[in-house]
Amino acid sequence: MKIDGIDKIIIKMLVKDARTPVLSIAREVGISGAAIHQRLRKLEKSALIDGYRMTINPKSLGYNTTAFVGVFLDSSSLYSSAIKRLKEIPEVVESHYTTGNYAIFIKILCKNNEDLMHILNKNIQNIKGVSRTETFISLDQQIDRQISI
Amino acid sequence: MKIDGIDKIIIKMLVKDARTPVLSIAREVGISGAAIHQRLRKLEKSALIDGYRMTINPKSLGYNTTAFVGVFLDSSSLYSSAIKRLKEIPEVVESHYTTGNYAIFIKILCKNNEDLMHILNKNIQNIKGVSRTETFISLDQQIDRQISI
DNA sequence: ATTGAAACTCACAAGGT
DNA sequence: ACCTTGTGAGTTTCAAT
Repeated sequence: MKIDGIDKIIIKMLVKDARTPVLSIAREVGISGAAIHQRLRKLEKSALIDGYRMTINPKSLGYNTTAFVGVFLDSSSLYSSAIKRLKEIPEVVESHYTTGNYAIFIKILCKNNEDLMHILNKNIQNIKGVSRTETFISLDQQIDRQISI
Repeated sequence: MKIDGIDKIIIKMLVKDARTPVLSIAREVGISGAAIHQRLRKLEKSALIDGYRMTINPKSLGYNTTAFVGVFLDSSSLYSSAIKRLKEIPEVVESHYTTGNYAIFIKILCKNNEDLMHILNKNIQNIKGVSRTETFISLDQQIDRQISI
């Protein structure tokens, strides 16, 4: 899969705004909309494009607290059952099986510290095999981006 | 800002595919395209919708390794200069100022372990004020989603 | 808040180089 | 393999309800 300058413009414009019309891109590049359309189909088939998503602003829903939680498991054999339970907690937006001290490392979005405490104590600590957790609260996020092309 | 069932369908369809035509949504809910269009404009103005983004598949570019790195800073006064340097490293896709042991907590996407080592040793450890780092490599990601509406 | 119609813009299949 | 044309489909505005 080789990507030329035109493809890069297509990708750059759609990463910024996924609803940009193909013809706007066409005008920018200087070729027809159909040509852009064809290139886009090829990029989509090539698996380079994962999809187009609307992103919701969590703050507008009152979700003002981001936290990372390292989860200790009694036994790694409990991993898949723990994941199943974590999927049922909507505030858990990412989960990773990581090297290092923790068995599972998760990212949580919640409304405030009280809400976070509730999720930790009632939802996560109750999961079978979870012995202990360590929490890092994000006070400020300065970088949030995709890998560059 | 109040959100009814129709808004939820609009949001749900666009979260899944941001390029879904307004008329497809209109057919799904059974009202006119103009009505959907008007609701969408209102949702966009309300800040609930953050934007529409194309997502790139990092694996298709050879980025197969995700890691979290806790960064220790000599002094918290070096925070903003360190962030400035971190922004120059394209592999750093997230940065947080966190409570707990670390001053800065970052997420890195890189091609392989050798690449990761290079970024840690040459790029991050070289930043003024960075004394030490702790790295967690993600071996498996099971959850990756947005906050639900 | 929703509609239908008008004017405009776009997407995509078919065909040309 | 890459491009343009043509046309059916989609978007957007607006007066009316």
